[in-house]
Amino acid sequence: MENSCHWLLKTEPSTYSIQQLKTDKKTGWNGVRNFQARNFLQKAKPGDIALIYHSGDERAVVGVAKITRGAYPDPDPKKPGDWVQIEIQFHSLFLKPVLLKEIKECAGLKDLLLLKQSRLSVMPVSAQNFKTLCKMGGMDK
DNA sequence: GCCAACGTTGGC
DNA sequence: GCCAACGTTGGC
Repeated sequence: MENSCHWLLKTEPSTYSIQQLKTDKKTGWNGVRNFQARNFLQKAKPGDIALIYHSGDERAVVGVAKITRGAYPDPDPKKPGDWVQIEIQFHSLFLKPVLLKEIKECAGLKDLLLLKQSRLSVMPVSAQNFKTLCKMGGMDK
């Protein structure tokens, strides 16, 4: 796993939740219409791991998914461009969601992009921060 | 190319 | 419901 990267994928649970992903087993992570987020999506590759974050009322990292397919086209007639999606597979639910509040209070997570660019929906997470978040979520095994 | 107006996201 | 932070659009 030395070469795998870590990501954080944001979703509004009323639109698509991790519970839905658990039911679906896997899904095409599509609908990203932001250049910066898309550029990160293009770098995701099979084997990479993604944290799933629920925005809105929940505001917490809720679980983990595995990327099973790298970027492929996500055409949008309303907004032409080279949009891409990836395929992810459900991996696990955190035993305890890690609230945004806790993330903000954790000194070790100060550099998490989530805190710096609140509107970014796809972002890289350092291996260190990934570890910290998993631990906070009760997944330290 | 600049910038004001407007739209969207997401946190509070 | 409001606001901050961006992103987008359109006039000039």
